[in-house]
Amino acid sequence: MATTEGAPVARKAARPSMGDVARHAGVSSQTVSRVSNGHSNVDAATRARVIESMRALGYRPNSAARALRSGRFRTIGVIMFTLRTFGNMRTLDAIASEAAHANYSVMLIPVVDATLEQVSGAYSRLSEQGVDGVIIVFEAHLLDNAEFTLPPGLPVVVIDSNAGAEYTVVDTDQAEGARQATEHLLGLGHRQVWHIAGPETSFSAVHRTESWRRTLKNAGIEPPPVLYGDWSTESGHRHGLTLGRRDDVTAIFAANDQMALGAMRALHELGRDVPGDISVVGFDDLEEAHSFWPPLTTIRQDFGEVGRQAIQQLLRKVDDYGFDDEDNRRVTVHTQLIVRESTASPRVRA
Amino acid sequence: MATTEGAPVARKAARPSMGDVARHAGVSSQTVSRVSNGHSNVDAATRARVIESMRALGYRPNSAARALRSGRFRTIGVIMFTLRTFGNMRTLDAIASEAAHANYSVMLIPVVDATLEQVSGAYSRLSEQGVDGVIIVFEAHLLDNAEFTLPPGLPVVVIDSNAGAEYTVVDTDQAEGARQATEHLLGLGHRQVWHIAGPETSFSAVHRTESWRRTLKNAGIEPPPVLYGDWSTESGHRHGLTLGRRDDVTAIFAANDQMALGAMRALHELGRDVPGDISVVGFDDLEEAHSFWPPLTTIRQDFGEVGRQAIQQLLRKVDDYGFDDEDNRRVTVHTQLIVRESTASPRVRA
DNA sequence: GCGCTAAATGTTTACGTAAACATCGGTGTC
DNA sequence: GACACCGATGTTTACGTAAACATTTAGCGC
Repeated sequence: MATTEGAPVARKAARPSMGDVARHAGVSSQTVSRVSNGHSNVDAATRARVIESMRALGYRPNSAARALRSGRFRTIGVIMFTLRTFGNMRTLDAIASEAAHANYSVMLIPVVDATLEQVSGAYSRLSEQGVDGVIIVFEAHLLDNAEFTLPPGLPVVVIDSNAGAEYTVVDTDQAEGARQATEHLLGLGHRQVWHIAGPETSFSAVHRTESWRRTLKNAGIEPPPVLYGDWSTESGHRHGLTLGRRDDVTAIFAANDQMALGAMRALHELGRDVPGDISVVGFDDLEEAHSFWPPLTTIRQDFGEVGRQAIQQLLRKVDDYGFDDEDNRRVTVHTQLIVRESTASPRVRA
Repeated sequence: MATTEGAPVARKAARPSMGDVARHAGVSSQTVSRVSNGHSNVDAATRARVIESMRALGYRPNSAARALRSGRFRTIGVIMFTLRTFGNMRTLDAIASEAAHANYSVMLIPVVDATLEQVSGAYSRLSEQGVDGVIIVFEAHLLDNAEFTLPPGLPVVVIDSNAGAEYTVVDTDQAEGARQATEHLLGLGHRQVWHIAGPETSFSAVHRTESWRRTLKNAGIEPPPVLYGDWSTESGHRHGLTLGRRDDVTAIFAANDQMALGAMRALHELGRDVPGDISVVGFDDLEEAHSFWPPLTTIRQDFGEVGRQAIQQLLRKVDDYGFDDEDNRRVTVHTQLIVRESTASPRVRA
């Protein structure tokens, strides 16, 4: 007898709509809409009654209908190349928190390669899914910059790149950080600073390397050859072995903390003392950096501020959309030297 | 002359709709809809013509309208307590990749405290914003479990918790990992294994501690007092100092890699050799763990698999919604012992 | 060639909301 | 006291899509 009743019935308890609330409160649905959107021209008593009805029925606005009608999604898209780095993680955290604060949601699209094709795919996907703006986190990988142009239609903010005048860019002041690191070592009395660099395909790595070179030259020192790594501890370890075997090396600036960690491990293996024989400076200030052995002197990046600035710039664009399309800015976030125990003055040559 | 034209005109280049495509291709908009959704009953020639028109006009489906009409958003929400841990980041990465693979987007909501209030807020926010299902990543913090019930309406999958029969739960096999770590040390000949635990408010920490205790008891060993940390390197360092000063301690199992790192730093400071004097095992297998000094023996968690399973379980529920509401499962993901150089057999007492 | 079937396509409608416009009292001004 | 005006509320409409239903066309057996 119950054969039919056993079949799928009332699968999704239909959520109440404005019309239901309106009926319950004895007003028109437009009035419900006004209450829902906080418009001012509603009588206090009416508003209270509507709110009570909303509560009673468990009303929740339907974002799809709202977006369809208003053209706004209150969502921003984030395109990221990898979630595996400390910096991206922090940046994403800040973006999401800041967005929530402004009552926006964050839609995340990870992308495997930093190719124009993949970014475009993610971008058009976002524009289909419905976002009001896009933040692209280049992290450190190089796109074919010359061709980097997205179809128009959405406000875009780029983090960590030199995408130039096309888009608003938020970036850490890489040059400042590398200068701080190098000057710190020179200030301790080192006559030369060796550099374990990030890959040449990375904007930030290139900027750090250039700034290191410039700082040395400004101090009248001819920069030694650069040792290129790939951000990994292994590459730091490899170059650490090379440098640790030379007794004219007293100071190393690694382009990130992980390579610094690898280098220190190599120095330990060679029996060289850090900082007694060789000083090491990193870049990033990882959570664990102060627990490395020895605790690492490094350059702290303010990823939180990068995220906040990105959201702020993006929402400005979203609100202005159509007016100031060409108002692109470059926002720079400062770095900070964190001195710990991996650096010291060089030993006087015996 | 251009005064009026300078005013905001045509702010957003109106995106073409199905109707526009239909007109361009000389068909009805319903046919365009059918092509857009890949329905089979469209003539090949017509389909080609429609696709060509889509391309010509740059047509993109409007997700808001689609969601309004179909009730599906093709988006899943992720509630996370913090993006600052390695595990969460990895899990999120896997979730996002796996979701993209199934053509779903991910909407991310970070939550500051693990309170029911905050989770409910995030949950209702997601249900307003329009998602088809929710993944909640408890990470390691304890909710008031007794009261943890969300309003119905959305399929939910919980990661890393003992939320029990209410929801489908995906979890790493904490007990297995702790057992592997403890047995590894016992297998090397250690007579006792000390434990630096995570906070008692954490499910995973508690499970690891219990399993460590059970493993010792099964080996006929009376477990020593537990040293509770808070996952941080500092807490590991503090307990490391305590343990390193006792000469009856030969083996330490830390509940995560960061506490293991802190402990090893403390042992270095005390002049104790790792693993010569004391062996250390961690838990997580951080990216850098193999570059610690010495490279850390640890338990690898397969966060990628956790993310994949979560999406898989959730989409199963989304598709079945209304049928199997009560079909909640518990999915367990295996751990793996990674042996490096921080563990060795104990020195024979002199 | 007739009627039948099925495939291809068109037409109508509803999803929930919010803008635009319409209505209806009451209030202040002269 | 007539008029303009304003605030509160109701009515109509359109947003872009896709389900449901309707229509047309081609193919096929007899």
